[in-house]
Amino acid sequence: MAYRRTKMMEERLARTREEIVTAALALVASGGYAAASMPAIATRAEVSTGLLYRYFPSKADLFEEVFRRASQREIDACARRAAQPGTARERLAGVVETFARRALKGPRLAWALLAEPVDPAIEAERLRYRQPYRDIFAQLVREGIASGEIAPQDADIVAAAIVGAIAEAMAGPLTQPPEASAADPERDARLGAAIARFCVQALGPHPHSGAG
Amino acid sequence: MAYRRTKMMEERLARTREEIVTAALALVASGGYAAASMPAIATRAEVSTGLLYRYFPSKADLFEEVFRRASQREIDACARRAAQPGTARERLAGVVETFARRALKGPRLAWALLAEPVDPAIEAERLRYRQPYRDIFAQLVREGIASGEIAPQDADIVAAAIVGAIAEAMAGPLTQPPEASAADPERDARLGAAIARFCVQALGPHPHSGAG
DNA sequence: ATAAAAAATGAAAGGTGGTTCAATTTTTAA
DNA sequence: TTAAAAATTGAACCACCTTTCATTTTTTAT
Repeated sequence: MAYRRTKMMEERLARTREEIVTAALALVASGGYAAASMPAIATRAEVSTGLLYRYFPSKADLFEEVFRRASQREIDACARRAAQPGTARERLAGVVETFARRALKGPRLAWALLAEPVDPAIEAERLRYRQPYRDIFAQLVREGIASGEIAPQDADIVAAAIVGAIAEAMAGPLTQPPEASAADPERDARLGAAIARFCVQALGPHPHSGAG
Repeated sequence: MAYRRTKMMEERLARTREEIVTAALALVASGGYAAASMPAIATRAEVSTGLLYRYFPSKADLFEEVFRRASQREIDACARRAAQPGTARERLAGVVETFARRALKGPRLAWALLAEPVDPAIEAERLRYRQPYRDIFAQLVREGIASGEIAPQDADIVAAAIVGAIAEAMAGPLTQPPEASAADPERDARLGAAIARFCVQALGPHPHSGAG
């Protein structure tokens, strides 16, 4: 016997794996999926193409991790906002604005995560990562219903609709060149506020108030 | 000189072109994009693969027509509904329900048109064909604002959000097997109504009524 | 040093599917 | 009937990408 895993080697493996994921993420963030072919990822990570497959069984598996990595911070931020004090409506509006604000700060990546055309195999992965957002919104809606500030309704349908509304309303602005944001610093805030208002109003009036 | 276009030949060409588009549409409607490769389309249309390129410069061009064809009936139906009498809110709700009802009747095709993962090049075409829906909704919102029944707001953002909300809320149900619809005949109507309510409420309360 | 085991390489294989084109068939006018 | 022009064929081409694998390099224990 002449080889056994040492702590040093374990760390090296972990580092290489990390570099692969980081390289893929960087490529997606700067040039979208088109720029993130396996050879390109390997080059950027300074490893051989073949090595990628020692760390990930397939490209889809690699991207599963890339998505998780990229999404986790965003989802965490949204979940944190959702957990702050306030009415369900206030918190929901806060989550929408949080999401929008952050997405507009890293538009290329946000576009890649939300809507950029990708391979069908990878699209499936991406769709899966919208679910956490749906969950956050569905939970808020349920809380609002339970507390009586939102009329009873199907929380899952509403949550899906909210996610779709955000994604589609932001898809346009996200693809615009960064100058658009610089030229009009108010634009991002206005867009976020408009979407937030849309989503909150969509929940309907407070059950105890009179109007519809 | 020994050949000139005759009326008969013109008609034959038109018929072949028509058969190609029809074949592509049928394949998408039954098996989605995966089933609609150029060779498969040619086989179904009973022509050679090469001939497709005498009628369409590229697959994207062919699909541009396929989309237009598939969307036109739907868009027309929505536009007709939008033109019916009633308040802007009533008509908007009517359009949403019209759209939802029709989509759920041909779920495979609707899914392909709305959300199915496709080649990036073709996705661009598909995105373009959401614009008419946005236009219909934006117009309704503007009319509502003009007539004073909807508070002033950015009609384009709202229209985009509405389209996104519909697409995402329906994406799930559209992919379910047809049995789901048969088992619960009310389901489609309920879903359509829920989405319609969501969208109308999202416009906010009537400016003259008191509540928010 | 040496040898076993694992890690890493990178060129080549394998797939897919859109696209092309030389050859063939069909159509029309003379 | 013949010949020019257009339509049609379908196999080959090509580009691109993921994935594999025989070979090389590195690492570890003796």
